[in-house]
Amino acid sequence: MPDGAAASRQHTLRERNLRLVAAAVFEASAPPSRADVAAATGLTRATVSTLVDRLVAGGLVAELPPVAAQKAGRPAVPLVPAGRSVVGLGLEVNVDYLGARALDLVGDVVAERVVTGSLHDSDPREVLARLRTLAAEVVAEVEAAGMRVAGARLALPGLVDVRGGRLEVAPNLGWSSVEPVPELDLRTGDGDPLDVEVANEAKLAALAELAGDVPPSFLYVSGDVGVGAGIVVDRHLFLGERGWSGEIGHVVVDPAGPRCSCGATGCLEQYAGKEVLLRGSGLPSSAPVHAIVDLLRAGDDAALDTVRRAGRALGAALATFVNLVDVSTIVLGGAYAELFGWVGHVVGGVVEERALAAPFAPVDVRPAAAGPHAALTGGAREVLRSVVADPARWV
Amino acid sequence: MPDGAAASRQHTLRERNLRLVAAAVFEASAPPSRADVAAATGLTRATVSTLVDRLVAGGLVAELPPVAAQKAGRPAVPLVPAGRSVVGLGLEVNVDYLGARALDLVGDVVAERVVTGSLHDSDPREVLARLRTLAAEVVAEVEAAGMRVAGARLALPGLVDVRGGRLEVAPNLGWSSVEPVPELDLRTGDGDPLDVEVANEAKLAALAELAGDVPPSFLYVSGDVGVGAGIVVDRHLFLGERGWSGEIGHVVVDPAGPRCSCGATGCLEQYAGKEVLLRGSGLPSSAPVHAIVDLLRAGDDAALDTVRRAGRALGAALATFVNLVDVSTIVLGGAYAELFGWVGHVVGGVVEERALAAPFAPVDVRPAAAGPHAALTGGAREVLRSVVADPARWV
DNA sequence: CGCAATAGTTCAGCCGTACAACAAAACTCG
DNA sequence: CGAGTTTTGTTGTACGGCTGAACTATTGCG
Repeated sequence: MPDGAAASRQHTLRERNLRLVAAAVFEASAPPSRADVAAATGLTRATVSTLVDRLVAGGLVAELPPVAAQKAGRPAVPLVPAGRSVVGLGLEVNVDYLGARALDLVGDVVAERVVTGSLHDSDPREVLARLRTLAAEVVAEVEAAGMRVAGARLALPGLVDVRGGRLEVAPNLGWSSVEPVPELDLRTGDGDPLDVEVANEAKLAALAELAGDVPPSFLYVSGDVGVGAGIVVDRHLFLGERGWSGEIGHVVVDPAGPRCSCGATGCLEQYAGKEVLLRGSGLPSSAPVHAIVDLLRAGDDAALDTVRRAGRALGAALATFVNLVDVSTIVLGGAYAELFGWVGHVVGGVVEERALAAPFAPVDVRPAAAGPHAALTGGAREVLRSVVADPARWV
Repeated sequence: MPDGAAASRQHTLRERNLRLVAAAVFEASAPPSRADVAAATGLTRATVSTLVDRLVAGGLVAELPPVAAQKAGRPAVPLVPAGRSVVGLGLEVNVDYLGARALDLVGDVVAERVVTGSLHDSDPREVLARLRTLAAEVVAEVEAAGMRVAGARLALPGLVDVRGGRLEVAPNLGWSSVEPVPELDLRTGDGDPLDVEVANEAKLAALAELAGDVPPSFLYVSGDVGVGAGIVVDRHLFLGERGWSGEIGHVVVDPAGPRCSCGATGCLEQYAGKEVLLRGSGLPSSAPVHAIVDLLRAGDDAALDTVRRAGRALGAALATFVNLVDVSTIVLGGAYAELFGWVGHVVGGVVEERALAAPFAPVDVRPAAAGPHAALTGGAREVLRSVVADPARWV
């Protein structure tokens, strides 16, 4: 509770209730009226009115034209999240692309730039300069349309210290000890510096799932070149002390297994990493995941064996994960989402067998629902979540 | 944020500031004056005064006689947690003992009953009835001395669903599907039901460490018949969805290892469980841990081998744990605390080798500081923490 | 067309904190 | 040793924010 650490004054009351009202509007299943919000929050209609007016003036909430319900009484004014007003910016540097995506409070993509191309062993300076150009274009486009950019989140495939915003190491990019925020130096049209935070790619991708129909707590596994995971608890990321939670790629599946680049033997990555999947299926390591799917559809034995082996290893590692953090939903993302038809039941079976809690509460294993470049969406959503969580800063 | 989910009124302000003031008094390194509290919290001296008066009236805070500092000005009245006023009750049923311990806000043990004896394959009804007697004696003793019992926490060595307060299974007790709270039916002297919550033994023992000099986030491993762990983040337990986090005992260390009672092979418990340690050292499984220490001191080869093997397995499992939840401190409790001189460096070495983050932030492995029956202390402390976290309920 | 019902607004009242002035009890220094 | 200084804790007034009740606005219904 970092929240309770400050003295509460009258002003604090207002901030908290503003947050409460914003949450009521944003999380409602149908557009609520001021009266509905009052009922939902326990505040009086008088108070809700003044708070809603503030949110409307600040561009976070919009009023729809009053529509007469089928019952007696003055027609209600439905309240909805305001689109095209405030946007969050998701940024990402990954092994084979680079991108920026702006989302508004409705969840619509308002502007986007994605450039593909291998960034294996690339120069951080040069790549971040390219990303800055992309991001600046998106910011300019958004501001030209009269919207405000609330902040940005940068997703990177490596160990990111969230407190210092420092990338310690990203083996697949060949980067180490990079401080991307000053390098990017993003600014709004007015020249004000834009708030940018850095996080691991898998963790931001996990947040993208919250847009869909997913329980409040789950484990997200992103199968890419590396294997990373994000732990979501009550719709919030569980980052650990420095943001290095979820490093599942080097969980030892079998000490007698193949040697890994990390020095140990039998790491999960040596069974379920993208390169291993491709090579095991007889494909070049630069091939897309879809190539494996084609082989699987054709009944290719090597591909089927490799994927099954990966599924068993992944299941074993996830069972350990479930035993240690107790979650009942696992979302398979990245390459595993595409391969879900072949790995899903294998993973589910192993987890069911090995998770101690399984007899009392079965573990649900499902494919990711978010579209491509999920970390871009997750990053942008995270910015917007912080806006809704503290509306007082934006009105 | 379960806290922000309710409407904030004037009354809420007072509750929050009361909590803030209580925290300032309880967490200060030296007894603070009202003026110190004002400076620390950002509230005015006027407000702090009325809040402190309330805490004093409620028996949570006490005033020491004003002592003249070495500097000019009216001497300050030092504020301290009030002893012998409100107590928390820790309860525990474990494999070889049964106990109840009452702690006051100063941290003193005010009353205690511990009965030893094997509870292997015992009858829950009968054992809980015995615990009720013990607890009732402690409550009576405490109330006779004019103190109030704020609540109780019951520690059990098994899978406890914290939401329903239901013990799903405790293999070493031979218990399953037990609802201990109605069975205990604890009451105050006035006949009011006492608030009792149930939790896993290792998790409450972890909380006992908070009394000492330990960082806000750490992993606690309790080596007993089973091997359990508690995850503490920012001085709070991370329980997982149902309270089943930290089940490290069945992390697979080596798929080619010995078969475990859970059905899998090579579980940590088969390397580092108390029975395995005893048998490996050539002792009967009913022997105390101290017997192993005697053998180790004497340089017994079988014992040294067994303990080293256990240390390596424990280190491997903990490295996985650290990779998944990112903590930089590991506290070894239970049997491992006694054996720390022999396992500590082995565990530390393996963790350092396998934890991905170790090069950037070394992992500190240390023995537990809390005394015997740590779960009793941890449970009682947890009750008191809830009192300080919501003082409005107790004034 | 009048009445009931519901949404949203206005205004006095209350509560808790801030601010400033004040009282209490020490130290200091001529 | 006593007046000025300094710090603590208290008292009283002002102000902001929520509540509750009364009020207006707008619809459906008989």
